[in-house]
Amino acid sequence: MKFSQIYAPTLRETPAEAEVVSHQLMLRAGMIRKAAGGIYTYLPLAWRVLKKIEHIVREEMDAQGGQELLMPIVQPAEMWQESGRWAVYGDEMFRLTDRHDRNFCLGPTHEEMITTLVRSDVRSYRQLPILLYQIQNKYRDEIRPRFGLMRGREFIMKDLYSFDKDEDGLNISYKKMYDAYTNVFSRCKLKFRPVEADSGAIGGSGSHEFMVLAESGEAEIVYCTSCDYAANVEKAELLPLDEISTGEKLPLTQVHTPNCKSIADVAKLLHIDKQQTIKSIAFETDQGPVLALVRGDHEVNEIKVLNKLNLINITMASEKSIIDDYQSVPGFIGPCGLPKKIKIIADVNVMKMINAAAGANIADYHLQNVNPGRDFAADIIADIRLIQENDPCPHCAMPVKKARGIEVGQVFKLFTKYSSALKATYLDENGKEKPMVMGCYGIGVSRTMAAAIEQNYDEHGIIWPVPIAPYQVVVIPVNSKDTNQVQLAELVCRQLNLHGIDSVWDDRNERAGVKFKDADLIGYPLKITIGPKSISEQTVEVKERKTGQIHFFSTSDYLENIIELLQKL
RNA sequence: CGGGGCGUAGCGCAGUUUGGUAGCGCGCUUGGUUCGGGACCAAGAGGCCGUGGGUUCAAGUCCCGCCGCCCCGACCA
Repeated sequence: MKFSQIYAPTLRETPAEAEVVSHQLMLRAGMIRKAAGGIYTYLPLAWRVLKKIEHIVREEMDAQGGQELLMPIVQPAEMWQESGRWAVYGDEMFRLTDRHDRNFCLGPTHEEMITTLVRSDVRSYRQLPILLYQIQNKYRDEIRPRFGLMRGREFIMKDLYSFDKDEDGLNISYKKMYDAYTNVFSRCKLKFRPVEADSGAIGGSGSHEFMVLAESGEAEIVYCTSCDYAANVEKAELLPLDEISTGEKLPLTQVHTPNCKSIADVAKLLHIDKQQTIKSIAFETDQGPVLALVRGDHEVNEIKVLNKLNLINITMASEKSIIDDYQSVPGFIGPCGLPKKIKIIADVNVMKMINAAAGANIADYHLQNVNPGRDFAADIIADIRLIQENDPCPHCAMPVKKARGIEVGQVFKLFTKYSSALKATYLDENGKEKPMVMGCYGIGVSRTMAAAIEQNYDEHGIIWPVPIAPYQVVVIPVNSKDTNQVQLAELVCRQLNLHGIDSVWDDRNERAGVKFKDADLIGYPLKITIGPKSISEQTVEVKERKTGQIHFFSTSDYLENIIELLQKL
């Protein structure tokens, strides 16, 4: 392939709209162009990468017994109304009406579509399990699309849905997908980590997210340095800590603490450690006001509070709510003497504190010698704190570390949430009707492409991992006026392609520097330079994009050497 | 939706304070010289200054409305 024939308009300067590296580099490398906010055209180079990722995904899905199908993007409202999600999904769903005023949406996901399909055709346990998947555009009208392909409104997704007769079957399907995902991201040569994830309102035991490790990742994860535990911080459970305070419970006293609105201020003024204070965070929820208590040196994990209380919505309480509902004062909230309607959820470690300091619910006052149980009662005592670096691993108690990641996949046990709602049932061995037990497993394909760049780039451009590079090799004749060089470059390129190595040669009448810069920007794993020496000494110069390492191979045996190099990379 | 910023040539930007003939760099076209890390010289093409209204002799610039984009937050693959 001649580079001049590829529609890859590279840019010397970074368009102002791009913030994150993957977005900047894909625009500059002529891979994507924006059509609207969060909606992009994939130009040929990007499309080649996407097809390679999809190919790996397909092979791994098929290897686990998955069958590919294609479902509509435009979905009728009825099935969403039946599952109850037409109302729940809210503004994030792209909705449209046809000429007869019938309601449709652009599919954000396909549980409804696949479940109504399977329910109409599957009757018997003998037909299960079934693993069906699709790769296609999905749509979410994100409040704020950003980061280029990382959070678009239209994106390419692989979703596989499993249907089993019971939970044992689901566990097997789940394991298959977990393994398949591990294979997919390994084959893409990405540094990633499967982490335990929150399974949200659906509950149940199982969900893992697959995180591509990158500084720019939106998700925070913790992992153990001595065992293989890893989790999203939202999910990470915590062992109760040792008691830190001992001694006799002293009488409750009120202290003047003007302008001390933070834990740090209070601790400083009272000459105590942050560990001896109680942090009170006020929330508004669909079940009314909830006060969450953690030790002063800890943070509240909102997701845990949400799950422990079976809530749907939780937000920080407004100042108005703190005054009206809590009858308190922002900055001076505490658990003592609140109105009865305030539900108190306390972290396990708070209940072990003795003679702590907490807000007095009066402006510029705190309470000292607060003793949980004596001075306030918690409605719920649970693990609600956010894990911190060096907290003990919940599996082996060794200190955990933190990292950032980009969520590129999630495996999820749905159980019978959708099969019950949509009546996808089968007859078991005893002729009894039961709902199918489902799982869903997604991979953000277009996001994976972006994540690969976030993890592999330098100041010159992209550094593609070999398996997903748009082309593995670029061949550059240094002097485009030198017919010998040009002819050799074309020959080398043809040879490589004949041996299954995706290659281009840069036939443009440009100075060498321009061609080198574009090659680095686009990020071919290998660059072959054809210069004067290639002609006089019959050698080619091969440079590894990632390391900059240079090899010289003879024109007689470069093929074997390049094949070997590509396998090593 | 709340907070902040921006819409001027394909891209990056200046010009707006103080209204008076629309500019710079890169890219693009043509010719010449160059040719191993984004060359040089010369000559060109290219803009309803996001959009609608208003003020004015005169609006890129002042006023009002609308649209779009980017960043921070709630949401998420």
